[in-house]
Amino acid sequence: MAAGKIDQRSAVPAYRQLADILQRQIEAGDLQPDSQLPSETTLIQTYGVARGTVRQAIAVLRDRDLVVTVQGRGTYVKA
Amino acid sequence: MAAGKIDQRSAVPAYRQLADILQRQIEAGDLQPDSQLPSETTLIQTYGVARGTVRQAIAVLRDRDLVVTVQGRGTYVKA
DNA sequence: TACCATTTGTCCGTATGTATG
DNA sequence: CCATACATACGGACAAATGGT
Repeated sequence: MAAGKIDQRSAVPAYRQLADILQRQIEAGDLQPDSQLPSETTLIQTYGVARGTVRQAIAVLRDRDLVVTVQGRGTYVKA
Repeated sequence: MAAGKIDQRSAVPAYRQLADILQRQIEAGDLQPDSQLPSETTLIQTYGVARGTVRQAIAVLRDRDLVVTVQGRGTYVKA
């Protein structure tokens, strides 16, 4: 588990930290290919950040080509 | 096409430049009446400016009566 | 068919900090 | 000092898509 935590006083922005945490979970197989990421609401509650921050983090993962997002459904780990 | 670019070293503020670029696209029919403008996020990425700058530019277009903005939906070219 | 819950998409307003000219 | 601009972050509201009841 070791979900990882966001350090608000870090020089690294929160959305980058969250993106890195999720990427590590993907690479560790904690988040399996084709599986769904936690919803934005869940990530907000889990990591104590705002929705915009969560969405920015997921945008980073899309940029890195690690996930795909479908409106009304969710974000999925690329196979 | 020539989407136009923002010249950071210009005396004209970035938000004015962006407003002018979008106005030209509207007048050229590149952005059709009743069609949706690119989202704030897209404009940020496309022109490399900050959110505040994008919103200021769109405010200018509203002032010029060229577009209307609907919360939760987007900004549209006036018919 | 209609309704509803869930989830993502977009916009609004505000705020803090940094940097430049 | 001040205006402009960027980067980050929060919280709220409404819209749109999906899937199930």
